[in-house]
Amino acid sequence: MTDTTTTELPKAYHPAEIEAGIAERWLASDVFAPDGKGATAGPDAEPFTIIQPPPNITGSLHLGHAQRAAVEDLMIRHARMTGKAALFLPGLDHASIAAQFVLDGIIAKEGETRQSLGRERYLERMQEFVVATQAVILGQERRLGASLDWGRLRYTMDDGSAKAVRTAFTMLYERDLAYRTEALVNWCPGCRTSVSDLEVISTPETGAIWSIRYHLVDEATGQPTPGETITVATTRPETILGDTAVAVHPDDDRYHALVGRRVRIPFVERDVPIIADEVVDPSFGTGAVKITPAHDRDDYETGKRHSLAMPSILDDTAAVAGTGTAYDGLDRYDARAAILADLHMRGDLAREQPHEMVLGRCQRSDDVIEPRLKTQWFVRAAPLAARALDATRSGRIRIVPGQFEKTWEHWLTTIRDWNVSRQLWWGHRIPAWYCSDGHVTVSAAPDGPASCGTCGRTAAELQQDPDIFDTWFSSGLWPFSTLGWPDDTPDFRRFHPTSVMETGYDIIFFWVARMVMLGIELTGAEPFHTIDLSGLIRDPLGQKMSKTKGNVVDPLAMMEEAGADALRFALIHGATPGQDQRFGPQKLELARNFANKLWNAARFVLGARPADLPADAPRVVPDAADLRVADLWIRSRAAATTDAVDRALADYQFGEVTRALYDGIWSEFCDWGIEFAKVELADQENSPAERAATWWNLVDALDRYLRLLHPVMPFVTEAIWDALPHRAADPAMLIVARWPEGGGRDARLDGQVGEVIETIVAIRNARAQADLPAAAWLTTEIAPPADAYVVFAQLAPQVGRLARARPLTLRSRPTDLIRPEGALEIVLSAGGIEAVILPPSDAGAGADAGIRDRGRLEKELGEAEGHLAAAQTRLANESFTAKAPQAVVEGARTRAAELEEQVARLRERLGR
RNA sequence: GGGCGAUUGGCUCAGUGGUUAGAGCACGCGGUUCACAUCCGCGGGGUCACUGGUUCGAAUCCAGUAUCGCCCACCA
Repeated sequence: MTDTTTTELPKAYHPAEIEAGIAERWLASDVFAPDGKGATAGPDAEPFTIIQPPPNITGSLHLGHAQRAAVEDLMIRHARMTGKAALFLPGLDHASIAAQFVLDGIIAKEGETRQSLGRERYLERMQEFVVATQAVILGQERRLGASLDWGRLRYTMDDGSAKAVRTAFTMLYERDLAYRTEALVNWCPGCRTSVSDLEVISTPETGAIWSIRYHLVDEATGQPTPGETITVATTRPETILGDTAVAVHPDDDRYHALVGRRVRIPFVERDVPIIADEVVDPSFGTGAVKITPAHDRDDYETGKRHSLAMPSILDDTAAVAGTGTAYDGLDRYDARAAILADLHMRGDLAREQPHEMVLGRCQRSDDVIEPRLKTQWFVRAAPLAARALDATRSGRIRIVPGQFEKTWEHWLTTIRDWNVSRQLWWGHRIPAWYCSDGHVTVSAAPDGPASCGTCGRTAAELQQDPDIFDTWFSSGLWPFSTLGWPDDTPDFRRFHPTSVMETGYDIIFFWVARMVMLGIELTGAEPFHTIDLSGLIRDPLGQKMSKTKGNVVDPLAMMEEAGADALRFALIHGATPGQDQRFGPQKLELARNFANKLWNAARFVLGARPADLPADAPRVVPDAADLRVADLWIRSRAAATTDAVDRALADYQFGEVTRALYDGIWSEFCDWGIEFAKVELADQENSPAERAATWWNLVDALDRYLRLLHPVMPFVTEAIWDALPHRAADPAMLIVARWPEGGGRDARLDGQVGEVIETIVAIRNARAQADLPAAAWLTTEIAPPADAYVVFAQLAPQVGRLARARPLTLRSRPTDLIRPEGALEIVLSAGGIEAVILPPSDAGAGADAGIRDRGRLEKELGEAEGHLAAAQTRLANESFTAKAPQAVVEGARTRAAELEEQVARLRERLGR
């Protein structure tokens, strides 16, 4: 398998083509599965599992999904390369209510509705719809290079999930953590279902508040008294029809005498009591509140406290119903208008004022949510939340970044019971059956219970609950249902609890908290040890991307244009944990350019193979004795990048990973490493063995960078790596190659070569400032620092070429430099380096150059003096020298001494 | 009403106590050197939102203010 030869790369970098070819190779070799035929991790390898949010099956992926996949795939590829049994399980979510909302829209165009099709045909349509969309989604994930184990593809509506849902619910029911009761729920009249508290979006709106006079009842006659009224304030006059009391505050003197009296509710002509309750704020409105227990959360509580009747006055479509008034059948808003008009006619509408308020709207349909009394299934939240909180407080689950722990705490400590039943069709049926006596039988059996658990009536006499589960109930089981739970499968045993759950912070409550709560309760273990929360992708203006705004960009188009690698890099590069990022074409361009740069660097390395190196020469570790100082520096910097990448990965700082790689590969390896190596490879004074060593060293460095970059840009790195000569122990593909070892950096050498680089930059700078011809070779003398003289001497050919400084002479001391009239002077603070550059005599620029050079030196002197003054002030401060760490003080002293030296020399040069 | 986050060069963003605050883009100047013009070289550009505090030392920690954004929230 091992291929020691070098292959040529095509001159131009065409990402789309390269990526298609590589994807094919990966899929064919089955390397994505931790136990596939191409996997390198043995059966005893440490398992590592990433939990990704299964995308909704309703549509195609957007940039947010692409970012999820990029980050998750980065982690999983890294884990795979470190020898772990890395499982990245693909999946899809049936997205119950979201899917129905989409499908309802589609069939509406055909003139159909849910009701007109009927449950059976509607579900058939849904099935057709999701089959089509799932192909699109999975194709997009593949295109992105997500190394998902396709053989384990799961779906929240598959048989395994169905079994998990039934079992989970049965367990909760048996533990009294799921119960059925009549309670006030959030009703969406558009979706015709209840929704959870999370699906109600608080929306500030300007509405109106009306003051309405209710007439007190004369207890003697039993008739309302025309002159005696109490005025209540309401924003929803239509709910008058459901009023069963008027409440005032017990300490409110204005109404004290009225408590216990009765008022007549108009239209329904019902007499209801005036009650005293602490819930009333005497300073708001009139201080008297109408109580509608069946259609308001506060009133419901008040109603329970006072044992009030709770008549419902709205039907499933939020039309008035069952009041026995003329308003029955009217939509709630039409009824409101009619009632207001009628109240006005009766003279009982006291006033109307604009009013700022917060309305609950349906997350899906935007309809105003109506609180209604319904018999529903609930999951008891408090005990589950307590265990979830314990998991994070004890550190068994870590939330990254930590700032989200507060959010987590707050939500879980104020959580209310979760309404899990939905009056929808697309989803898992609630496994509860009722007999004619109303006994409830909950069963996890695929075909339901054999008989009523209470009275023994046969299955045929039982009726299954028509409702389905909230879609998040099945997603909440995802980490373990996908591994085989409730069965004790090999996957479940091996991969659960999983490792890292990664998602956007927007579904921390919907999904993450539910997984933790249900996971701990049902499996006895936290479903993952780390919650990694990413920020959201926004458009270049900082707006959320949405179809209605029309600012959604198709990831596929971006990948076609710039490559999946570029898209991945761009998405990861801009990511700071938990922070949103604006995403625009510039970021993609940066990433595409980087891929192109790497491609060309690789082309250079491959093409630079010494001609006298036999084509079949095995890849060797270059003999240290044959390595030049430039080679050692390249090696040291690659090691430094490795350490930086490792640190960033350990901290989930993925943006840092790409920054370290971008700088390491571009600014160090390409800008200096390759340029240095070119000189060594061309130097005929180097022996063939030395030139070979330099080349093998370049290959080593490139190989290392490719490994480090592979999790971010898998395709281009795989393609280049394939063209490199491999080591004997290497596998056939980079995706399963070993992650580089850390360590090996030579800080002293880095410092000295750093001074060489500074000198080259300074010479280029002086040349440019003096407006000397870019192509001219300049006679130059350098006086390097004494301790770096050897390194300067070894890199002198590089300095000569990169600074176009030839002939180049090194002097031991600055005083040894020969300074002809009109020469450019360089005085660096670092290491006391000085250099003298002789402008070309034929350029005729000598005099001019000297003047410009003087300007540059003046400016440098000014800067140096400023820094020196600051350094001296710091050192003159006794508490600084006494209290600051010794190393810091030493550093400041050295710095001051260097600056002092530089200032003195600059002054001398300038004749001051 | 509560909570969280942001505020750093023209733009987009890094940088969680220590020399001279960085990057990409944009901008100016110069480049047909055999990896790359999707490139190379050089440069200009920032009182790190404001005020106060802690500290020998603050973009960084604390308090407050302002602006923007997000999340949570049953005052009719």
